[in-house]
Amino acid sequence: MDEAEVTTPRERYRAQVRAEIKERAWEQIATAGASALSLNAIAKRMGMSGPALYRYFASRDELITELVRDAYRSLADTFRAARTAGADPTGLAHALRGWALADPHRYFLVYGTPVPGYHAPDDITAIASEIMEGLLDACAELSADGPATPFDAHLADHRDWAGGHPAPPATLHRALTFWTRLHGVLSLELAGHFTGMGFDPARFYDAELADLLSAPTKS
Amino acid sequence: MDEAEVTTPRERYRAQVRAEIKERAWEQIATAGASALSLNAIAKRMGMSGPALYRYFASRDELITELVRDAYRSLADTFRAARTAGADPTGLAHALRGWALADPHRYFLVYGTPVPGYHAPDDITAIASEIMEGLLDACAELSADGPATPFDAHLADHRDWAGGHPAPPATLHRALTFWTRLHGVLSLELAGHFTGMGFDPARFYDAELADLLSAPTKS
DNA sequence: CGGGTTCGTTAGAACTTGTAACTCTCTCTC
DNA sequence: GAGAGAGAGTTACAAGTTCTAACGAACCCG
Repeated sequence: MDEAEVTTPRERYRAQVRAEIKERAWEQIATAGASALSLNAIAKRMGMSGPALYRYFASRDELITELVRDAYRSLADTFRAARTAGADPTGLAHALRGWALADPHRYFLVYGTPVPGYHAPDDITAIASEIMEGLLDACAELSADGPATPFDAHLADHRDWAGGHPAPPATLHRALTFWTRLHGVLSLELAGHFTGMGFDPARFYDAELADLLSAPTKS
Repeated sequence: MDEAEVTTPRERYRAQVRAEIKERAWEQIATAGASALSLNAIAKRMGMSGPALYRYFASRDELITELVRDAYRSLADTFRAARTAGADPTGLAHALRGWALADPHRYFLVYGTPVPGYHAPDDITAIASEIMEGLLDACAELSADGPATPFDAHLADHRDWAGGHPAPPATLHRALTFWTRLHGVLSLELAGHFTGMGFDPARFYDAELADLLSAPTKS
């Protein structure tokens, strides 16, 4: 936030239009999902003709990539804010659930069915690492005693993804289970697989969370 | 399989064409995902013009619904076969993973990002119940001792989804965690979120499975 | 062997993404 | 300030998509 702030009026206008396009895109995604996102519909809603948008985004895919990036960024910021506010893993888990419920389509943009040929650009994977780092930090606050499992040993040999984080393998393991178990409950809930089953997904989520915290050791 | 078997040649032809359409559809899904499924492309590949397919499927959505139904059916059959062969929960888990890895897009058709306005027809939810029943049966073979958790108590009051299955709440709980935890690992693996992280997803899956089996009690 | 069902066709409407060419307007420089 | 040029928005169009409508031809059945 320094010298790069010098913006010409044109640049400011351009940034504003880009932002409005993304805003409309989010609206459309929220109601119809990412696959139904239509550049033409966005343009019409903004009072301009279709091809005009191509001045701002090279293609529909580029717009979606931008939205995916924003979604990752949003989750990373949510985690960072929670951590800054002193959140432990429980706080992080609730922050995650709140973030997911606030906009399910945004969650699926990050963790949903992948687009066939799509490969995330490097900066997005960097944000993903930032998210994982927050999770690792939170998990590192918990005790990591208990017997080492075979998978812990495996992780000790494959810990590059932790980006040099000094946590012991058991903590890496816990961070991974944190991720996958909460995602397991959350994604099925958001996809509607629990509707009609009667039980309260929030309680199930909390039960999984409690189990995650109470069992520092696994066989 | 009795009196309804009398089929005219026309009906047999029709069934065959329908089957071939679905076959091509699966090929296309396997390479480009469900969202990229194109009736026109299928028709051309079958040597006929686009609108001809509408004699066999009322719309693209109906074809996809049919594919979703087949996917559910396929998973239910896989479970049933495993159970018939005497599989315990571990066997079921491995059957699930094998089924998922055999065709990731099929897995996502069942458990992936939901289509916005889509609502599964009753017969599909019936197949889903059948799948859950197999899982419950398998879990019922395990001991269900250990202290009851608050969520167990909640489940005792909301067990309609188990379809009258006589399993105790702890078993219902275990079946649910079985589902969500394995799905959590599997879906992230299939979506490619583990690529580049270094560890072996299969070992992680087995570790989650082992934890699921070794901890009949949770806090 | 006629008659009706069913299949496949072409034509076309209403969409989509994306390119090309043109105009207008704003901005920047001289 | 005036001119030149960069950039925004326009229409026109190509090549797709799903899906409807109307027509011809093949087939099965009485």
